[in-house]
Amino acid sequence: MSNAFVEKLRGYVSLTEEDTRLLTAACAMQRDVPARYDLIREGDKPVSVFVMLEGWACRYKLLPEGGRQITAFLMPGDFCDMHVAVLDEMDHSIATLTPARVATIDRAKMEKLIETRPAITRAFWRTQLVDEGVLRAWIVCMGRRSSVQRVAHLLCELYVRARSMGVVDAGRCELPISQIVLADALGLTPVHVNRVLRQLRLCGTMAKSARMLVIVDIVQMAAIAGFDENYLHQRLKRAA
Amino acid sequence: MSNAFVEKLRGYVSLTEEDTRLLTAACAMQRDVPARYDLIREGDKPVSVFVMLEGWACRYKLLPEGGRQITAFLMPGDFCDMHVAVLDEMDHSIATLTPARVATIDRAKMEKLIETRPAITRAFWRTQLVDEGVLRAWIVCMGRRSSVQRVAHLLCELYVRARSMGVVDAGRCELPISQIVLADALGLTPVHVNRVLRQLRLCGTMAKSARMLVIVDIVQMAAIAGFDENYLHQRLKRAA
DNA sequence: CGCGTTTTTGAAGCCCCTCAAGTGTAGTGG
DNA sequence: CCACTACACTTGAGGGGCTTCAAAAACGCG
Repeated sequence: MSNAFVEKLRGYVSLTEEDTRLLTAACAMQRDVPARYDLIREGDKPVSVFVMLEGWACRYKLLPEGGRQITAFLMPGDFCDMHVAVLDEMDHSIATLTPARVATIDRAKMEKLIETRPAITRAFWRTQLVDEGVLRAWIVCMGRRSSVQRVAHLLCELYVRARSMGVVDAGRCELPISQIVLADALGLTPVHVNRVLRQLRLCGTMAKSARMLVIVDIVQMAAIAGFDENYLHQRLKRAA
Repeated sequence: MSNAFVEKLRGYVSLTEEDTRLLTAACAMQRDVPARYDLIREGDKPVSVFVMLEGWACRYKLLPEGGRQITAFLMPGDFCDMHVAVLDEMDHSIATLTPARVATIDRAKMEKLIETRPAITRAFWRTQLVDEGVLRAWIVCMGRRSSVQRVAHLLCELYVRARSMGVVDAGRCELPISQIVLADALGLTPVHVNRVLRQLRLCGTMAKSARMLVIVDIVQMAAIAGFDENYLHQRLKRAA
């Protein structure tokens, strides 16, 4: 009786049955939260780790001027925070984008897993490194790519991540993300994201409705975006 | 007989004498490299970890269109890669910005340290998490801040990091970074960086010469940048 | 001193933003 | 079943921030 989180980690390293059992047990504390719910806010002292089991969430930071910048999307199986062990207070917030089911693992349990189960520790470390690669890819996108490339690149990333979770069907995948949220992630305005999406739709690469993304031509899409899936590393291995 | 790397880790966690000795010994393989030298290139298979002992370096990625995006600056004490343990090939390159002295720790030695010395492992993990915080801050900067704020923010970050290493003297610190490099890091053009620097100089917040940065008014600087040093976490503790 | 690189300054243009209004589309309650 | 409301999406017009192109001045280093 495993879950998206355990499955993802098993994609990174091979876990013994005992490891799997301990991980699943660690996710025993589960709860359902509505959409747009802050799991933790900037300034809070982190006391436990979150794991996304169902639904989507994002890391974000609010700016004094009022804007919002999203720095990561969290899908089922993703860790919310290793920060527990390190930070006195959160330097960003995490909020759900859809109704979600999350597990919380308290600090003590986390420490114990890390101290006693080397394979699990290694898996945690890997997720960390892959996430870092994604952050770097975002920086490259925001620094050096046009708005069309940026939108296409983000959609490619989300599509590939969804695919590696096996929730893609013939180029179609659920993507419950509004244009406003896309804009907050891309450093663009919702108005401009709208225009870019139309452009991509008109040239026949993809279509995006309220909660669905349809990739018509993934090759063209990747070409436009300058997308090189290599940076997602292990995530992809599972799709093959 | 310790070094910048060991000193930095000791700022994160308390290490026993044995830990310190092992870390210092791990850095025994040292070499000097000139400026603009690629320590490792995108596509290479990483075989060892680099540690900056003296000089500056940066992570960067070249784009098909010819541009370059820098994703991180590496100063003495910084790790170049934990990727050894995880990645089949590098998804970015690392190059020196100045003549530098680097230590290389091979994979086996690294694994052994991690397996046998929990305090060292913990310190590695922390550096990782702090670096991730810096990446997130960069994304926020590039997504939602004006060019003036971005330049000011980066200079604040570099200044504070330099300060925590103790190489700042009365608001002056060595910053051997050309405007071209700044532009590559900020996602701006060198021309515009130049104009922004003039603006900051004229309003009396800072002055930047070829290899020196003088912060005249750090408070005003931080105010312009929207700089909140909290995201650098442990790094700052050492400055106090 | 001489050469390459960096810095500086100017002029023109484009990409994306801002402001504004109108059009769906869900969900709610009468 | 149809207002009514609250959002999200869409489209237009105009402006500003940063880029592009170009060239001169200043710097650093053999």
